[in-house]
Amino acid sequence: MKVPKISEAVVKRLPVYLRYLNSLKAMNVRTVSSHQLGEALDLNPAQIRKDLAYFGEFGRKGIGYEVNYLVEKIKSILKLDRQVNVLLVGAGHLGHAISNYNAYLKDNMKIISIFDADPMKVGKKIANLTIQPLEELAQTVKEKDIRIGIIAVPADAAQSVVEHLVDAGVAGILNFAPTNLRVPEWVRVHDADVTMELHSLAYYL
Amino acid sequence: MKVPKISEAVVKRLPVYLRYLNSLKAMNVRTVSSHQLGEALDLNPAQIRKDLAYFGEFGRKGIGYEVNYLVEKIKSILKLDRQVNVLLVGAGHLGHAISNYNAYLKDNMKIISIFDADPMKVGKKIANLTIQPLEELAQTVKEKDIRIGIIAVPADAAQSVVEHLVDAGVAGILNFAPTNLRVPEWVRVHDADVTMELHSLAYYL
DNA sequence: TAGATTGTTAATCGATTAACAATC
DNA sequence: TAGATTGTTAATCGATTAACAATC
Repeated sequence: MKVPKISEAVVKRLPVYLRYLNSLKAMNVRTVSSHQLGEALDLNPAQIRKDLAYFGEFGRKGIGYEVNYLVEKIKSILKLDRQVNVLLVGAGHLGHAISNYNAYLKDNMKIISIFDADPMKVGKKIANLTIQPLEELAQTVKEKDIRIGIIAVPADAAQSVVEHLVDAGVAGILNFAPTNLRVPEWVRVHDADVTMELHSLAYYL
Repeated sequence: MKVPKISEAVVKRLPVYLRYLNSLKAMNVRTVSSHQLGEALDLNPAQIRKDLAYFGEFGRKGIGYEVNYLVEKIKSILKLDRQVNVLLVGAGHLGHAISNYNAYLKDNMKIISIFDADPMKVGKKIANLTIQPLEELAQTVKEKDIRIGIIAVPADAAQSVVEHLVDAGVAGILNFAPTNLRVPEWVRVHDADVTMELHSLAYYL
């Protein structure tokens, strides 16, 4: 699989394809065309073909794409063909909600540790995981081969948590805190601040 | 304020500017230059100036932008200078977490109603709001002038909730359900599926 | 005045879409 | 064979960045 510099926009669409293809798979659909995908996902069929073609020739001319095969290919592109371990920092309301996402993540991705700075919370269990103190973060990341961290702490604690995560060697961060994180350029951050989404939605009213 | 067709990318950055400007305001910073903003937010200063210039001349040559003034201007562009009422559908873990976001939303945006399809949950309170049955949704939207709906229900219930919301006249939807929603073209949907974000993050490992 | 910084135009860069030969 | 659909090139469209006159 060659990598001719894939744009962020393409990478963001791959999970959308995967999600829909999984639903087709569940419905025992054998093949699907770029036109059908475009119709269902509100995307241009040429764009879908081009996105997929960056990674290989997955379709058959005159036929379309074999659903099961394409699912496996996209999983492998997203590195979801191997185990991806995730940790969560912040055991508040949001952290509690996120810790229940394992059912949806499936596909070899799993939240396997939860941390909180509050000594009152340490030792308690949520979603079958025992809340650990931040001091144990670095060691746990190493021992359990954790690659992604989710930040669900207040804004004023977020940057310090990021530094823990970066030092521990995490490569990707999903940030729910309403603040701009500073990270070295080899760490990838995706922002998921709910207030941000609602504020931009307000523009279109 | 003229509207020369503002791109989605610009609209997504406005709340980022607002968030940072609010933090400057809290620190009693008077003025800020596009260069300083770019430095803090990891954006090109020319882009920031251009984004703001779509909506008016908010800065002063040789000086920069007056923080308090720019905050008010961006609020007004995002229509956060008037009351924006929001409802939430889904009182599960995620709904519970989201219902606590009112503190962050401030700026005239507020979640004022919560709905759930489960009769066992109806009548219970979360975050000071009483959970209502879906049957009351349409009437509540009208009575309370609700403009935005947040969907925090399972994927298989999401499309039916969307139709309730669209029929009721909601203009914007923030969708946490892991599914592609179908809406008429005058309704705006922002997707916020956590699994999607984590899956795209995995690509960069 | 000299230095700083905006608003804006022009240049560049990148992403989306159309078109079509190849082929199932 | 005729119709359908891919992979890919070329054309279009749009967004970002550089540059600079205006001006505080």
